Amino acid sequence: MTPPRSRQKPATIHDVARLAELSKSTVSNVIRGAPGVNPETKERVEKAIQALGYRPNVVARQLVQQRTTVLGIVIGDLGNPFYAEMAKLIEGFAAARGFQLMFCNTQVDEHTELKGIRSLIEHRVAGLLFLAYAGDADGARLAVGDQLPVVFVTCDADWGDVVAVDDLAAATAATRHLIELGHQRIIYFADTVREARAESARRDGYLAAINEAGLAPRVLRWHERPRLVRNDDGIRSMEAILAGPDRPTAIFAANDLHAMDILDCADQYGLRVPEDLSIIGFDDIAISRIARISLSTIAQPKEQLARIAVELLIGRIRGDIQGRAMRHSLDFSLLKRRTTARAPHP
Amino acid sequence: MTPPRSRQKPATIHDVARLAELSKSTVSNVIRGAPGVNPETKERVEKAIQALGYRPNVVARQLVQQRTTVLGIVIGDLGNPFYAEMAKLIEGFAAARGFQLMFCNTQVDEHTELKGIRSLIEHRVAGLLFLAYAGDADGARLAVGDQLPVVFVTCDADWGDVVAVDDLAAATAATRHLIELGHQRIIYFADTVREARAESARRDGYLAAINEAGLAPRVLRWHERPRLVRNDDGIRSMEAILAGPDRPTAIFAANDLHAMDILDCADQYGLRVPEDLSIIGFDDIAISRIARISLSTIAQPKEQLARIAVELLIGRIRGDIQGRAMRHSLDFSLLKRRTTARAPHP
DNA sequence: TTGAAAGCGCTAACAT
DNA sequence: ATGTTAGCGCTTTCAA
Repeated sequence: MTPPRSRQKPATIHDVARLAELSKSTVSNVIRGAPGVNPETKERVEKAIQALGYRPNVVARQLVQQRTTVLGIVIGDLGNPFYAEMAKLIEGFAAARGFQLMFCNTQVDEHTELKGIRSLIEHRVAGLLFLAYAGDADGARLAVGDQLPVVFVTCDADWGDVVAVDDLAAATAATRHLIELGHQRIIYFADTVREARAESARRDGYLAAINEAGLAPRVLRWHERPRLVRNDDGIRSMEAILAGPDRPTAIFAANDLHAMDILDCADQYGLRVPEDLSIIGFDDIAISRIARISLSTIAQPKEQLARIAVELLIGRIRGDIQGRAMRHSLDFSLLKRRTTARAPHP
Repeated sequence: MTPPRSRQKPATIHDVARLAELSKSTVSNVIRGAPGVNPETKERVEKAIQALGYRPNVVARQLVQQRTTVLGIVIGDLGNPFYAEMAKLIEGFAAARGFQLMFCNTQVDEHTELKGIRSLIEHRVAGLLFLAYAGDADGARLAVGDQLPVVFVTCDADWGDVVAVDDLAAATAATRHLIELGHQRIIYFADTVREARAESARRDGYLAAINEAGLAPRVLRWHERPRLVRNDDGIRSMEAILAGPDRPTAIFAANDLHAMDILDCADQYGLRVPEDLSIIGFDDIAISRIARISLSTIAQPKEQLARIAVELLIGRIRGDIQGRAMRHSLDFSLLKRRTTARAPHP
């Protein structure tokens, strides 16, 4: 336990220059690896840097260069492993290209989200990455204006590049999977009230498949965030649904976390999955694949999504990529695991 | 799909001043809410700000003020829900106090970690938060020097404030729980080779309880990251362990994610949990509590840990808290759920 | 109550 | 090959 010594002001380029008996510019040239510096001089500078423990001040550099190498990332909810995993991948790709990530988690409410975005902009992040975008009251768009490039990953909007799977098609595929298994009463379990575009696309995909099969659609949603995400006893309403006379034989959940909640309700209610109830999710979070869960779901190509999103954003920042907003639609895959099976015969 | 229009340089305080026909200083006074500004003047400034869509440049402010309101956070692995959850909580508390978070994920290797830390320092983050700290080759310490306050949350080191549970005591409690259930062959499953202090404290706690009971200790570790975290077929070695003649009847895993991996191996191998094998974890990640898993574990007070860590760090930054490094030891709790039971009678 | 001026640490054009 | 200089956008004395 050493006491934190009184902090001394970090050394500046000027200190280095003085110690090395050179000018600031020469030191700057060495730091930036500019060509045409005498090797001897270079060494003198490096020695001085070493001696002073000098670290360049990125803040000053950013100010003079009028640009930062910081990417802002707006995350819906880090408590959802899908987003956490995506954030991790994105950080990796960004770091490999010399970019830092500044983040704000925005699950709380729209007001906080807007504050976070504004703060990111004031920090002059070079670009913005949305990992989830509610997009209801378009405050975000106004705040961002057209000052910086924006990429929506895994979500959707019409004012920036989009990198995502075709949520509608994926949801249709998931629903068709249930239909092909002979299910007739299939519920779509939506996210909470604040539904984003990507989520409503999933709902639309569900509706499309249901209508196509001539079945009756039924969309439900949690009143509050489900149990896994927050403690909540709205679980009782779930029981009513699972128990009713026209109870569903299959449920398609807007994401894996919801699917787990439903699975847990079913378990606790004594309903067998998949014998009595089939469940399919969306996202393929890591835990979904353990034997005990083995959740059927739609897998998104996370790594690819992250890589393309970062490349796209950095391309826009550098100006390598220009022109109108693009939409990268990546392939999803339907994972038929052990929470979906043929509909029970009454 | 509106094309991203050519980006115009954001308005500066100077632009605002010119439009409002005032000096930069007056505009600055309004922005900062300095006292003694004529209400009329204030309104003129605000109108100009509105008209130009002016947003203060935090980079410039930070340079002149010689301080930032950015906290650096070093995360071991965002793919582990425990860290993701902690990061989310920390972000929340920091944001509430006007601080942004810049993060680097450092699972990859030590080199990357060091690069990340250096980058954070060069960005002049006001303080550093370690959510995991390997602390082997003390490169991090050297890089940080004593330039800025450092808080270790959920991990341990002797060169900064620590906010954590007593890992040793917690591990002892977990192991005792197994001993009390009559288990004799209890394995401790450690993290990968790069074990941090907090993890070795857990191992020590295990050893203490085992020795106290006069049992034989046995410590194993994954060769690579386990399955949930990465694809890996080192699973076979796990099977050998679970199958051997002196196979363990109980396993204490260094964290919940490992516990899930072990649980999954047991499931796939046909071993019943907890009848044939008891498993206890550490962290109490959200998923652990669903009925299908119901993992016995040590719960850490995540919210409290996050809150205290942020308060402590900001206190240090502001200078409100001074003096030698402190150690906040919070209470853990032992959750006896359904993966631990009495030892099987042979 | 407002304005003028200095300067935060750095880069980059230009001069030497 | 090295040095001089003019800012980047802002805050913050100090003067008017």
